[in-house]
Amino acid sequence: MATAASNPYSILAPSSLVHAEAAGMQQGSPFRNPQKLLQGDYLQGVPGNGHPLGHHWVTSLSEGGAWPSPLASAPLEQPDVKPGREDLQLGAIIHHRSPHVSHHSPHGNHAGAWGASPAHGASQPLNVYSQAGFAVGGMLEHGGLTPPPAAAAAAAMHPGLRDGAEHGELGAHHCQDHSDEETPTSDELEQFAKQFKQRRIKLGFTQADVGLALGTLYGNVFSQTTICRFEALQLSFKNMCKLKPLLNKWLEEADSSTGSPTSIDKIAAQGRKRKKRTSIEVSVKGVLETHFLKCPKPAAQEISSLADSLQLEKEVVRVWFCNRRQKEKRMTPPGEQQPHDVYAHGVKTDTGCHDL
DNA sequence: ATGCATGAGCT
DNA sequence: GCTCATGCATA
Repeated sequence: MATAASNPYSILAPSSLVHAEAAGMQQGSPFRNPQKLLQGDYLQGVPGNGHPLGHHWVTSLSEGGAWPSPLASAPLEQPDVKPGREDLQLGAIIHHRSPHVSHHSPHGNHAGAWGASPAHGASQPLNVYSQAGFAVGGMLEHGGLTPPPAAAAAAAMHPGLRDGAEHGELGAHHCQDHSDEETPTSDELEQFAKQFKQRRIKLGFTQADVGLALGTLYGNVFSQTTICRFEALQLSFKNMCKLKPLLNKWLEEADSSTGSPTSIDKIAAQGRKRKKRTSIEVSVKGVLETHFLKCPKPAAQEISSLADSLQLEKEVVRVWFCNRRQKEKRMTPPGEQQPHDVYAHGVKTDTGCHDL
């Protein structure tokens, strides 16, 4: 029955070296730091780190939790300050304006849109998402590293098509610098994600290609998963904001160098001593779901007993809850993508859901 | 496209 | 132990 429970840590094929960390660390370490800056300590005081490639993406998003709940949509956010922005010296076609800092918050509450609390049903009907992404007609799908002739032609013919939708952020400067530097609104992100996907497909690149390219171009590798989630708006608002500039640059790169070797390299895959993915049965999932609705944050003891009754490892259950919570915080407003039942888990009963 | 998992950083 | 960003493995 318990698939993974039977084989706790089935070793994967040892044929490949287990130097998985190598690839992950080379880009993981230097880029792990900025994360904290985003979360708590903004480097507002930092004059400007002269790191070789240690560009900081200060997407100053200051939400207490994840979404600004209607209860506590605190306007306590810090001023959107971008010290030096992400001045990448990738010798690409970066056109940035004066990197001066401006203390002004354009939006009262940037992440407000995502604050669609399922409890209140205040989910503002955003646009439809990736489901319509294939409207462009996926004719070129060859996972190619080199742009196919068709794609190249298509790309070459629309040098100015990139403003097809509405992102006057590349060249427009109606305001001061109200563009990718500033915290985009949910709508902007939505727009961008959609546009990005379309262009990406037209250019004949797969999500994996993009992720790889980001690595070779900017030193930040991303997986297909992440690109996918970006396009589908399945990342947190903050995360979306962080990735947007990079993807935007990639778009420009791919756009300009249509036909030129986009310097895409293949980095060797790596073997990882990863625990085999536990496959939780649907029935068990149902139980977990039920518990989650009652108490999204069960105590350790609860997890233990739950795991015990479900014949699962405690860790598995714990992780399940973590992931479940994370899923709740995704950008995709509930009800838009998956018309599932409107389960109303009212306010965060984070401190009162124990019936043991 | 997603489910389960890892790991850094924070509390 | 949690959150959050991210990805391997898989449906």
